[in-house]
Amino acid sequence: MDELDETDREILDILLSDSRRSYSAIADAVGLSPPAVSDRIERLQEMGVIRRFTVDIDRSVLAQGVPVLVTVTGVSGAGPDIEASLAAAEETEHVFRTVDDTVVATMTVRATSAGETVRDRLDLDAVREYEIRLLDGRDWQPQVGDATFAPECVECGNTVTEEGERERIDGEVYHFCCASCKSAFVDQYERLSEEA
Amino acid sequence: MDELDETDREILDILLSDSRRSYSAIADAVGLSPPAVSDRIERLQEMGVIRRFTVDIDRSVLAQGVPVLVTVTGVSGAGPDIEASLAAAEETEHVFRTVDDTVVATMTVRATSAGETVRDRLDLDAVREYEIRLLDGRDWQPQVGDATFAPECVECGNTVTEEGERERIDGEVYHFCCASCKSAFVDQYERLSEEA
DNA sequence: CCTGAAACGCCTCCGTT
DNA sequence: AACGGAGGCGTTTCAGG
Repeated sequence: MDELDETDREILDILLSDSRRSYSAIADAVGLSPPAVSDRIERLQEMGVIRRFTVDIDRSVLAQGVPVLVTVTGVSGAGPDIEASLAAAEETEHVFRTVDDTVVATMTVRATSAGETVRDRLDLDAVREYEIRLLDGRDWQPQVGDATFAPECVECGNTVTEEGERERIDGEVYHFCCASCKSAFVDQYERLSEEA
Repeated sequence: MDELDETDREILDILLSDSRRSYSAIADAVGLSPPAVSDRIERLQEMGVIRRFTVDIDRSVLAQGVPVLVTVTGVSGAGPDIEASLAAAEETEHVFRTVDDTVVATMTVRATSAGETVRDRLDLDAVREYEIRLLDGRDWQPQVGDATFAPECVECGNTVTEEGERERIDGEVYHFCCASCKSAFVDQYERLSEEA
């Protein structure tokens, strides 16, 4: 099992503030050679820590429909399904799900049809209540801090140890505690993909 | 006043999915030369559309305290202050504020002291109620769609027109509808900076 | 606002420690 | 794991349309 050391965290902090910084500039900052930085960044991607290099867009200067904050309180156990259906909507940008089946999402909807759009995306039998509010401000300050690498098995939920395995499926890295959890997950995933 | 054309949106979409893509690769994709792409990206940064190049980190594979979703309902008009104080906390990653003075934030707090940490950051006189819930899932799918460039004056709230001005302060781009709004805002900003 | 060519810098591969 | 060098690609600058 890999670990995150202090140098990895420094590299992540630099990439968070400027992901286009050259490897040689990063290398100078952390005291390594450019190939070493390249290797580490590649490893961080393989580990699934870095999901992708992207860009922080200021949506407050863009006009594109109405930005809303949607809060959905699901019936017990319905959280993951609600999260999945909101995440699948093209109007959605962020989705957060809590352990008590509350899901908060930000969406950009056509001006007059906010409620309709949200209802269309949800299975209302699983929803206790929902609220839609106009969004008026947002901030984002990503940071790594002193985080350590500690993935959970997506099949059984256990923390992944030295013997763990991982697999990249459709561009996402999934972690497993053992080979049987991995094959169970992959089989299930393939079955669901074929149905769709 | 600048505008966003279809090519700008294509470039933004490419950068959202991979901000390390080379200018020449982007140039091939959108049918321009590398210098033209470089110029456009520089312009998007000056316009404040691109805030920074960053990296999408999968926090679910990192262990770093407890991730929580904090929902604060403020008294009338207190939303912006609550937003600012939560955004200033180092534990905070995302903050969303609605027009009716509700603020939702995601934070990573030390295990035992979630409530304490949040209370320390807030002016409780301005808070009607707040809730702290354990975060268990998140998604992010940034996209540009058909957005147009339409900044609002940070001083008076009007939409900025051809005659608008902009200024970069502390790395952030601010838009103004006219020179007097700009100088009013800059004066106010400098006064507040000196006090702190 | 864009293109094209040229100089420069950076990235990657690979052999080595 | 990381370094160092060589080859090749990417970026930037500048003149020109």
